[in-house]
Amino acid sequence: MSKSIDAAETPNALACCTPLAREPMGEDQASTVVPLLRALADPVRLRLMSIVLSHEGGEACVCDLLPAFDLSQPTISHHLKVLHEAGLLNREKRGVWVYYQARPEAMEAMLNLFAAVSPAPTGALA
Amino acid sequence: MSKSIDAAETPNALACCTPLAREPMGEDQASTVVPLLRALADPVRLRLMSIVLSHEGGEACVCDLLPAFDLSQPTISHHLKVLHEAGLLNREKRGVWVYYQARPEAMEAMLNLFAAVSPAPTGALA
DNA sequence: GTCAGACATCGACATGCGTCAACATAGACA
DNA sequence: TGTCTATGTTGACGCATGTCGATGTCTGAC
Repeated sequence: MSKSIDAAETPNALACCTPLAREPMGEDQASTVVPLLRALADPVRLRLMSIVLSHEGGEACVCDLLPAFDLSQPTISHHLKVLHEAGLLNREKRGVWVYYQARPEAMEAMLNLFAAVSPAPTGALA
Repeated sequence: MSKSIDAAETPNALACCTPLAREPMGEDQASTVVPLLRALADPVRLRLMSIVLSHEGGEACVCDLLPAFDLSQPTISHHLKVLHEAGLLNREKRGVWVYYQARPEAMEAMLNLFAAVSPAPTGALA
């Protein structure tokens, strides 16, 4: 079954992400990274990501997520859609339930973005 | 007098940031991290951060930043203010010029946020 | 004192975003 | 078939945000 509902249609958006400090970022790369940051720059969505990531098996269904918020189900569904379309969450339908899991590539992209270029920034070696 | 213009008034906002995947994030921590992400979730501001970080000496004055954008000076000034108030940039006035530099604590906080709980998955990219 | 340059602030406008109620869809089960 | 449950979609509302022109503030030079 498994509708597949593959990733999101943004596989390339994650193959990017050189560290911010390496060189001045161009408009093109900025416009590929910003959607990820925009999706995360909301308290509800950030907590959704955190719940999914720390949930048993690294995945959670909507029924697991709803109780954590004082928001309507359509609102949560909307936020999940935003995260999915940004490429941060995978979606898998099993029977009546829909399970979401974080995409490791996306987390890694974020990690790369904020990685320091030189291990010892104390430097001034410039 | 060196205006000092210390950091930003958000020192505590950076002492946070346990990894997303460690445990479900509460509203309180989300509301301290989200301002950082919101500030970065804009192509202009992300590029500003990148330019400052990769600039000689890790700092840049507004006159260095303006030419990189097709935007008015007040707009750039506005974005710099957002980054400064979020605690991502320090501001220092020297004579007529104002120099901005990234706050290492903020970058570290972001790095911590996306750090994996279990080490490893370097592979899997793409 | 006066002027010019660098940067910040203000006010206004257009657009985007979070939220909800209402409705739609899809599978499970009798 | 019909009904119930779980979830996604649509349309609308109000608020936040990015942008600009005009103006203000500070500093240094004449």
